[in-house]
Amino acid sequence: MANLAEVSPKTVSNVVNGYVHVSPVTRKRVQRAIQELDFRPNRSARNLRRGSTGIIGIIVPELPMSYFAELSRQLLMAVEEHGRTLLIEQTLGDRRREEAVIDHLGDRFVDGVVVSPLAPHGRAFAGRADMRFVFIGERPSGCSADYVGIDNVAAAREAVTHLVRGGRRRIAAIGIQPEPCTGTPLLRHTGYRQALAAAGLPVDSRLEKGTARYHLREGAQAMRSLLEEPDAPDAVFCFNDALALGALRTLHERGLRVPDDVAVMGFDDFEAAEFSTPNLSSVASDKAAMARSAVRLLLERIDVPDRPAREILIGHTLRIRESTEGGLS
Amino acid sequence: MANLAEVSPKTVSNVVNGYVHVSPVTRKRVQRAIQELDFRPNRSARNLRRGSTGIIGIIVPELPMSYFAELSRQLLMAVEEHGRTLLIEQTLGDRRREEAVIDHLGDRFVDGVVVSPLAPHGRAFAGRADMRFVFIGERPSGCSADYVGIDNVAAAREAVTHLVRGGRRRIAAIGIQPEPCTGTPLLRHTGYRQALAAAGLPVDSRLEKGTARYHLREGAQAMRSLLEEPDAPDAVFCFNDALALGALRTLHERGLRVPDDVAVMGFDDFEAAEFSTPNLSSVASDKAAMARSAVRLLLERIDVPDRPAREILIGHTLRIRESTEGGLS
DNA sequence: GTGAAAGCGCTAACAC
DNA sequence: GTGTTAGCGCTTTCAC
Repeated sequence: MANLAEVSPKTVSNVVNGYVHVSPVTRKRVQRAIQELDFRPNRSARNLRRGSTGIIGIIVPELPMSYFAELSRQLLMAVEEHGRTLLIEQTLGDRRREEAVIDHLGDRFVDGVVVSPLAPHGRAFAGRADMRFVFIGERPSGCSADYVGIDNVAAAREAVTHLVRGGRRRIAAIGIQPEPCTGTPLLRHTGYRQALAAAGLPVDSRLEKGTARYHLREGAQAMRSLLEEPDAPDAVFCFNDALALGALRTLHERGLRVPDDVAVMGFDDFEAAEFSTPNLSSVASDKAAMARSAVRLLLERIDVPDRPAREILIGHTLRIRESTEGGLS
Repeated sequence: MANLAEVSPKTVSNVVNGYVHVSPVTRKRVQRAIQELDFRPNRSARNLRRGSTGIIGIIVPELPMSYFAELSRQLLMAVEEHGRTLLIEQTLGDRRREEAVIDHLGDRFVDGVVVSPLAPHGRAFAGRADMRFVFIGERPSGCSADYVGIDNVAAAREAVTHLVRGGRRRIAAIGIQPEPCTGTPLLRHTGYRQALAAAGLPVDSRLEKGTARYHLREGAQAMRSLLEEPDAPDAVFCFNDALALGALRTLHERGLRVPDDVAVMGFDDFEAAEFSTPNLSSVASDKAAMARSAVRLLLERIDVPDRPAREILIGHTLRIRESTEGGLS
């Protein structure tokens, strides 16, 4: 005990935790002792006693995907505003790892968790009534937990409508997920089809490309596959920016001009969208607002565990850049 | 206690921790009880008792910089191999936040920390004899802690030599840091100058551009500033890939061809380098190996706190792509 | 305003 | 092979 050095057993605690009723003299004395012994309260002990850790977790698929990295930074700042620490975990899109992570975090190790799952995942949370969590951006199907996100259907519809207005008629989509999926990819797919329908354009399943992941490589590959079809598209709507940049690369390799021959639209508006050649039109969402809302929701739930689930929708904006600029000649 | 349900007080502990000397019958009984009560050992209590948390921290400037995101993923996997958890913290390049993070992690909250500081920072570790840490990629000047990195001088020299071999004569550098800096930027600057010297090329300080950060925006800006000089460069060596992609963008805007008019070389070889237009030559390092080495070093240090500091250098490779392909005509 | 003592939930020595 | 017990370092009633 640090008090051996000077005075008392719990007056130390009072000082450390900034209690009011400590005489200035005693406080000074204790502070000097703390300095001298370079005393640091043991976090594990404090956590045990307090029954909470002050840590908010975030679970993302993988940080090297810009969207999740950006989300993590915004969340760090949001969590910091409330004096909490952020613990970042990655599932690497792996179901086994996802379960391990949840299990890990579940052991009263974090006060709550913000989860940004991949669409086909996230089901592992169902059984965890003991955990406080809120989903951000994406949520597992049929899950009635707190949620913060954007209106994906509307956003996708607006993006594709923008392509239609530019005179595009054969508009492809990259990033479709196979049937059982009901998350964001399905919503964006739905918005895409709504926009086509509104424009009186037919659905052509050869223009709808699925991808295993949402990385650059898969975008490039999907674009190659689109160009092998007899009737090439004159526009591509990609479900995220990485896919779009990959598509851009393929178009460049094939000698097609963007946007003259093919327009390309992304989603998420990451930093690199502004600097690619040509730079990329995309759907921007206010990630700082999403992060703040998610943290607020989570803290409320920690406070009142049985509060009914809520859902917050954040606005989005179309950012038009060179990759879709100007209509078809 | 879960044993109320069935049997014993610490036999539970034995079962949970996979001890050997437990009769199969008892084990079954306990496991059933655990199932039934959905029992989860309290991590804080375990940590307190054990005196360690099994958590390895990593401190990076910010995750949205691809290099650090990739490092975090590699570190996650390396740490996982040893049954540890990774806790990621971001300083956002802010000195105040850096100190807060260190203080936070210091309270016996992590068993050790891998630190990837920005060059001008990282000094806050000096006074923390109580913490176990290893530096990765970068280290504060005059610090004799464990370190894993690459030979930055040699890597930069090779990169610039490659430009020289392509017939480039006015080779600029982007990413220089102001004088007091002694870290990676200085090493790359040194390698750059060595290559120039070896080729008999003069140093031209107007070709050496500093940047406040290492983001796309700063790269674009530095390139603009280079093009305002009377004698434009015929090649640019950027201290990371984001700067290089930013430079690429500016060159495109000014109607200059890459690599015909100007060759561009990056550093770090992030995923996007392969997919830009034109795609980007860069210096690749084995980040998985760096992460593994860092974790090994750290675990050793946790084990033997007063072991002399060690230094591990990881190999690097030049990845030549379109942005520097072919010599000057 | 300050000290004494109990206990958070777990683990490891030790006895049986 | 299993039960008993003490104690990790802190916080917090409760007396004084």
